[in-house]
Amino acid sequence: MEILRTFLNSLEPHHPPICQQSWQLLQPALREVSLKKGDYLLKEGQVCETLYYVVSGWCKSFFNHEGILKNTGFFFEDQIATDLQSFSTGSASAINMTASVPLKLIGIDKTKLFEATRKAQELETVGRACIRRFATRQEALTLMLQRYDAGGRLSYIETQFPEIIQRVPQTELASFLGVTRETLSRIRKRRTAG
Amino acid sequence: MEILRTFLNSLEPHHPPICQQSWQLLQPALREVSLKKGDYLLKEGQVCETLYYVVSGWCKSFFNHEGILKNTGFFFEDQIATDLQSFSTGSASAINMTASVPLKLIGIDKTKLFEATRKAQELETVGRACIRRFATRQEALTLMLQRYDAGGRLSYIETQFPEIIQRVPQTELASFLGVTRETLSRIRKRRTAG
DNA sequence: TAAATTCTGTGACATATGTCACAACACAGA
DNA sequence: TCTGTGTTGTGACATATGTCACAGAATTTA
Repeated sequence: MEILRTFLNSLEPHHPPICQQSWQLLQPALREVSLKKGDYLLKEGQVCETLYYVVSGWCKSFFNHEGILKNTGFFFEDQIATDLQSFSTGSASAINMTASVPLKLIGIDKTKLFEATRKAQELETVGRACIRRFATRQEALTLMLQRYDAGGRLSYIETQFPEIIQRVPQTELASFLGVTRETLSRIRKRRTAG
Repeated sequence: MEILRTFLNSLEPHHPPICQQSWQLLQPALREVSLKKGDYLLKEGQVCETLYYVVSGWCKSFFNHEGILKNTGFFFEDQIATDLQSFSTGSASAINMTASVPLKLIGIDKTKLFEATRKAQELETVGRACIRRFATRQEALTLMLQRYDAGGRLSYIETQFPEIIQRVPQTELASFLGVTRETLSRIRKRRTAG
């Protein structure tokens, strides 16, 4: 749990850390979760009611379109994993999230988080910062999808999100980049050649 | 101006309309703008400080990547046009916006809007609803980009955003869908044949 | 350890798309 | 009207990608 506190304090480095009282108020919203590979954090159609902080391992988000699975994101240690669209509007989620390896999380319950923020103003600041951190990352990835072709996307990921390259299998990465694994393999080959 | 008031009242149909006092407070934030074809509402690198309400005509957003222009959105009458990422975070905008035809807008200045919302709570509700309306539309389009290929995108636009089909030239639409105009032409041809 | 599964690279081939060129058409301005 | 500009459709060709098949490497499981 202490690792989450460190993370939350790091979100707004120029603000004083969360006081003991606020931290106590937050406790009811927190829940430790352990999942094994393949387990679901969130299923398409459900409403996302939780922010997940990744303690160890990693997970992915994806949707199922006519039987074809397409990855939309990867989430590693010290990151927030959620479906922000569903979480913030209460709409049905368009994506699934599953553990790609054995996964430890701290779940932050939406309703209980809001109860806590009503009693402690600083938690609202932290909560917003948390969501902003997540949204900024996602928006960068969305912009990447619009701006680059598969090769450009790979270069971008390599420089901006090297952890994805290091930890995600080629097959999964290819799905994320929007090409088949064979094409990703050819792109790599082409680059080392030219 | 009255058309903007009607629009704002329509955002939350179950809430009472904006009272005369709030409306008066909002006035300093509003500015009528007339642009001719090709004029810029926003340039890449600038910070977006304005929400634009489209009164008549339409405009597009696009970015310039290595000389190639790529459309990212179209905005018609009774819609909000802005770069929400830049507007809400104060970061440099990644996109441009230009008038595609002679264009009449009502600009809503960010700073003055926030001044007004501090004095009138109901304006904050309306402001948020305004931004939510915009964000929902944009997210639907982003999801479409991830989910469908060019043909699927065209079908989606035809059913969900028919106004784009009716008013946007093929060349501009192709750029938005992420293909060349020739490919878009072939997709159409293929469909009528098969 | 051995077997099974998954991941990765590769080749062959069909399809899809981009690029280039040209022509018909619509439209606005002189 | 005439001209210039921009839009759209189309064909030819090169390139890129998807699909299918196979094989070796790496990993997992019994």
